[in-house]
Amino acid sequence: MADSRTTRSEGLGASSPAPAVTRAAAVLEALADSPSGRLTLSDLSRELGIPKSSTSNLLLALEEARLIIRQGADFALGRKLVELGAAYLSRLDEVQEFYKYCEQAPTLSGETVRIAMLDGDHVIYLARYEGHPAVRLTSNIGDKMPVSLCSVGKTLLAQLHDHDIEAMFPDGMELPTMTANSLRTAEELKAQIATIRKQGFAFEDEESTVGVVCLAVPVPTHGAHGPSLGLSVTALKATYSEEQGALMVKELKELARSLGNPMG
Amino acid sequence: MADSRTTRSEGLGASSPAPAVTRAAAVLEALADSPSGRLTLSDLSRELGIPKSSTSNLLLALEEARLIIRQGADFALGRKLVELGAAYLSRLDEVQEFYKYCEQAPTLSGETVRIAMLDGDHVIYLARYEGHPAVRLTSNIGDKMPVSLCSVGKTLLAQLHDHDIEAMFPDGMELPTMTANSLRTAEELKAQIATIRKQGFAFEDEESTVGVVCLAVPVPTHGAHGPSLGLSVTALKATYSEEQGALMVKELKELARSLGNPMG
DNA sequence: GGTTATTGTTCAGCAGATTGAACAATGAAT
DNA sequence: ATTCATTGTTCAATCTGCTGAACAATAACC
Repeated sequence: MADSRTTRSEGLGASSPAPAVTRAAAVLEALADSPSGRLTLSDLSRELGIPKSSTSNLLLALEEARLIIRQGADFALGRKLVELGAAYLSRLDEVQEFYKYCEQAPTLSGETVRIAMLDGDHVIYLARYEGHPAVRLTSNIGDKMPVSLCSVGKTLLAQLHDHDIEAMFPDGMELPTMTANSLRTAEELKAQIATIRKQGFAFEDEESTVGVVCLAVPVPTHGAHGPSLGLSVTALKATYSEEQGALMVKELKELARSLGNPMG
Repeated sequence: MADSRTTRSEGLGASSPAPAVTRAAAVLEALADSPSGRLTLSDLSRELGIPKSSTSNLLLALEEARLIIRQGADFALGRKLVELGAAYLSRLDEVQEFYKYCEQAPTLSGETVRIAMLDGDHVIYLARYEGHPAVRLTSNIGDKMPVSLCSVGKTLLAQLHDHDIEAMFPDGMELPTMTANSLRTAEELKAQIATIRKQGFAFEDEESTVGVVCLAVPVPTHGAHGPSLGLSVTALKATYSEEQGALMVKELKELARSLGNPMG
């Protein structure tokens, strides 16, 4: 939780074409990363290394834009961010298609399916289809998850070049863990990636949550740009069978293929 | 669609404590409002009245912060906004409680329930519980809706002071419509608000979608600040009955009360 | 209550971001 | 091909937003 602090620490040193904007973005990020989600002017000034008077100006401007709000003495993220985030998602054609496909897929339509996107060494969940009301995930849209801890993360990693993976996970690096089954070292992760590349899909066996298994496939990126997306199904280990898994992978792959092709 | 143009038009004239930030926010908003979600540097420069060279600087800084991304020639909202929006929602304790309550409520647990927030003359949907997989709303989290067109919007309006309502909807004002049942004038809206205040809940009869009815209640705002929230249930008119409606209103009110009390 | 350590605000001077005109690079039209 | 229109980039001069020290206003402490 507190380890990603160094990432932001300075970084503002490098001159920006519009420093005020870069700093404002840092403010938003600091608020998002803060455990309580609320920071005072002084907190922000101290943490980001920005003079108080400047911080005050930034906060005033951000507040006027409703990107943040005052709550008594301290500041928190504003509701406009929900709007902007939603605007982003609504433009992502893949999300619309994702819902439609899930609803009419023979096996998937009864499961919990998610579409996620790579964001550095984390994965962000963009949308969730729930075909099985009994099993409900605690995770929400927009949540972040370390790549090494979920099957989607690993499929997305598997699509990167080896030197990128090496840069993110140098040998000997310890990984964050959540259960006894979680991968522990960079070496284990790379071994799994090799398997995923061979199989074309990832399987996760109680690595993030006890009692839960996961299957995931990558969405082939059409063209150069565009985010790398992945699909996953989550199922209870108790009711999971290999045959069912094979069916789900087949449907996931079909959906992934259709998402990859610009024209459905 | 194109009528809200004037709102943003200048507005930047008023001096800001950090103009670059205010302009950057305007850029994000312009991208969110744009039908295609993609605008070029020149588009933005023209629309916002910012010199091209300055716009270029803003875009570079925003891109570096990953609040926007380049897509060939033009720019679009970035995925970081999803993250920030999610961070906002995750701090909203009400959303967590909302899910929990819906799951174990006798009647609501089988329906589609949503929690929404007032944002000017629109309503933003923050979370959606779906107990009935057969009926799936096309609306997504973060979507916006004119207040006058949905029951949640009207309950939230009903909580405002009369002079605020008068300012937003002066007599004679025409309202946006979506079906034959949609309210058409400010007078009709105010009459409904009076009814809602008496009843304590709002009923919507195919005013936004044919074949769909809605019930909504406001969440009492505890203390001075904090957003005004509302809850709604959506049901098919075909299967809707008054008795069922009464049950749902009862449960909605209970949930609203518990959300209103800081300590559950 | 008096002291100390905070907090957020104010303001004048300087560092520096902003600007517009001129530039090159692309694409549309003749 | 040649022109025309438009795009995004470059750069030096200027205007202005940023800064830090001093301020007032709380809050925490003994």
